[in-house]
Amino acid sequence: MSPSERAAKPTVGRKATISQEQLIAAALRLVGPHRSISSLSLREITREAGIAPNSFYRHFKSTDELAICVIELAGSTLRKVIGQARFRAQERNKGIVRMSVETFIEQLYDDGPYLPILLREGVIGSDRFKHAVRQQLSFFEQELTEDLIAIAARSALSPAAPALIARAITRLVFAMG
Amino acid sequence: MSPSERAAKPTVGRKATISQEQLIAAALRLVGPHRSISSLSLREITREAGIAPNSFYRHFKSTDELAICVIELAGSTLRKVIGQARFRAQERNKGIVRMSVETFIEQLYDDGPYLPILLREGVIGSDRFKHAVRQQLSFFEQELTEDLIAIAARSALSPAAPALIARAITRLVFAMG
DNA sequence: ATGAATTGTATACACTTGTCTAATAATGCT
DNA sequence: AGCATTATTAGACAAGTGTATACAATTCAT
Repeated sequence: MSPSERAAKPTVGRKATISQEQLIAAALRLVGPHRSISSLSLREITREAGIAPNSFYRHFKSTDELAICVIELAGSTLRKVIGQARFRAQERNKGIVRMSVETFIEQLYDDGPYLPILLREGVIGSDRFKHAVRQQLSFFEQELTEDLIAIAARSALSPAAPALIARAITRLVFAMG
Repeated sequence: MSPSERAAKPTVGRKATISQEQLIAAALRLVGPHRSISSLSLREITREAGIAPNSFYRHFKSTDELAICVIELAGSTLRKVIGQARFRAQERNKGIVRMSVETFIEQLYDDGPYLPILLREGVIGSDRFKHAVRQQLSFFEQELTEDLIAIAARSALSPAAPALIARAITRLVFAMG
């Protein structure tokens, strides 16, 4: 579950002085360009966020849950970025697939922390992490499938199985990283 | 430096009750199929090997040095395996490159711990680890180059730059994993 | 105002980690 | 035998970890 789509906050009680987003931001700051999420300690994160170690539990059950939230956040924001790229592709009549791959590579060489995280945790990381990454991958796949279907309907030229094509493309591109 | 090619042991003093090879074996046992070398702690390794924590320093300066020895061991044994494969290739008149790639994939799906280690530490792992892996890669490259040169001389058919071909092949094949 | 609910903190415990020091054990040389 | 040399160990230390318990602070509903 992404932090933004959690249960609604109750109406009574003390206001939270720190948010899950801020904790995630602290974690990302610590991860930097090279470290892996699983190497972060609870105390390290809370230190960076400026709260007491125990306060962490008010927001996440464990550091693993925080990590999975990070993975899901990475996936969703990347999907947003690529979605915008697709929009631009439609404007300029460039191929949708080509545009997606281009922005992917752009992100790869940019400093965006999200793609490296997805790639890293997909390879190393516990089984839970890998599973989370694969889920994000399937989301990419699904969105690409929908677009391919739209293309097929419009131009009546695409072959019979856009789903297969989408799967092949996402797997291949992510294997590149 | 591989453990087998270290300085000769002095002639006086107490006999070592444990060898570097045994320590490496313990580390490999702990790493198993999924863990990364850098996640091993000194005490964990010595516990598994059945010695006191401090004894570790008599054999390696740090766990990082142990890890690099493991990487080099993995590289050399894999080169041995592929060397035998090349020998068999010559016997059966199968292409040398094809045979190498086949045994590579064989190792990939077998339970041999060495290839996963090389692949993992080449991606994650500190800069030292990555450098060590790249060195092993260049060794592969070199051996393949020599074989390609031999082929070129014998059949007078290969193009001008076997070194380039060898580099391309090893990079590509390792990127597959 | 009173009490319930929620968030944050302080303190403490048991554990693991790397490494230092000093002591013990075993071997070869003289 | 004695001595030098090396390997190994035991014990301790400071630092780090996750987390349990108890308490203070803040907010809302009654």
